[in-house]
Amino acid sequence: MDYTYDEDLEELCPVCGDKVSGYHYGLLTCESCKGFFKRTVQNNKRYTCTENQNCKIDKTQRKRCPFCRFQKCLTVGMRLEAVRADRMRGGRNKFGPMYKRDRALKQQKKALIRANGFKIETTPPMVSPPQTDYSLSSSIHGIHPVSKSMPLSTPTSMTPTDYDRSPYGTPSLGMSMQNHGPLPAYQYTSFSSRAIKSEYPDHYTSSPDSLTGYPYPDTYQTSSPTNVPQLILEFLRCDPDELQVQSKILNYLQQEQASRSKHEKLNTFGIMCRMADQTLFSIVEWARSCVFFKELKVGDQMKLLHNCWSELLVLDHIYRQVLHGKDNSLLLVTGQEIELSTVETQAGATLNSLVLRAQELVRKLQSLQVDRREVAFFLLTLSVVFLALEISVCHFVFCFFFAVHKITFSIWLWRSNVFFNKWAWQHVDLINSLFVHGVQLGILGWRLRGSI
DNA sequence: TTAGCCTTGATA
DNA sequence: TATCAAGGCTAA
Repeated sequence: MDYTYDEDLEELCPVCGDKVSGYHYGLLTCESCKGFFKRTVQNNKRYTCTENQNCKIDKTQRKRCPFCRFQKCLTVGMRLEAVRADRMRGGRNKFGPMYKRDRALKQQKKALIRANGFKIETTPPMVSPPQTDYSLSSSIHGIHPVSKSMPLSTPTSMTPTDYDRSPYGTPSLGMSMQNHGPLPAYQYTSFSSRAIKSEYPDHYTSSPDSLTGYPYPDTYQTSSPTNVPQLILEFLRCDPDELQVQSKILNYLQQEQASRSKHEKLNTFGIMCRMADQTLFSIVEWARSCVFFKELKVGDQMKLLHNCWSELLVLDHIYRQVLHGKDNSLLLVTGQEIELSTVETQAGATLNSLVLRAQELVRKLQSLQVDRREVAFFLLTLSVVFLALEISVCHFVFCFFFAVHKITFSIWLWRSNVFFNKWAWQHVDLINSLFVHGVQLGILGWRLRGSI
């Protein structure tokens, strides 16, 4: 029943932050947002916003602006097509398997957290300056927008007037919650949901005000090489939709901060840890959608994730900075930019040290001008070697990611090796075949050894 | 109009 | 047969 949903998951409605009552129209929401979404779609309601179409939607203010509430419903992923045109009651819809997978994923995340004790938000910085003001606004005053490519009407972007209401900061502190636009290399967006045609008119999603109507380039634009193997493309397509990830994490952090009293507000370190926490969740989702990985048994997936979640987290951060391309600031997973000087002065010694070390790796990768296809190709080729040699599957990602500084040299070698470079791209079929067989052999060998 | 509770009915 | 995500009902 809706009312007996596993409360242990401690889920909050992604629209308003109220307690969820179950899966409704594509995702876990509260009962009121479920009803609101249903009424809006069934009755073909049209709302208008008296403000700037970016009203804050939370449990107490969700009634104020139905326009922004509905926009947020769409933004977080509620599905128009799940509302039945024939109003037939009962039964299950085509999202059943999706809900099941989502449940499994959430359980997996929980298990992952339990297994690793991944509660870094509770870990205080070793040497951190005492914080007397715990408000985020005072902690991260170096954050500011870095792009205006995001449509201003999207609910995830906020105008300066909204900063006043935002628990994240105030204009006087220079804090902006305006999202960074989609990064060039993150534009491989599958948007599988859009392939499902709604039973209702598509005017909601086709509206320029709708985030889901935001145009995404469907091509990957970089320089050579030109003949990209299908496998690489498939691997790249597994990338999550950056905007959705940004929006999701941003919403979570906003609600998290809003739910705290003035004296309980998270400081910079706490926020960063929460951010990392949420990033990890998105990484788990990414891994589960990756080619080959999703074919593995859940138990095998768990083993892999248990062994390399930290490396993936580090690489995720590093790669974002490579794309960001600025030495004096960081691009956060929320799309915000934060000055390094701010991190240095306010984030504490531990976090600052980690950031500086990561920046070193960023600079090395930047100097090589590594293309994403090259990284993916290199990763896949490496995996053949590791797996075929029966090196634990659990550690091949570890070996790759955690030795980035050594790998930069390898990539340089690889790129400068004319023979390999040309040969590789001319024999993609053979490499694909080698990879597939390598994966199969590796997993088979690993299982035979009784590792699983 | 909202939101909490109830009924329905396909699916596992 | 139990589950649970749809739609329906109705007090506030």
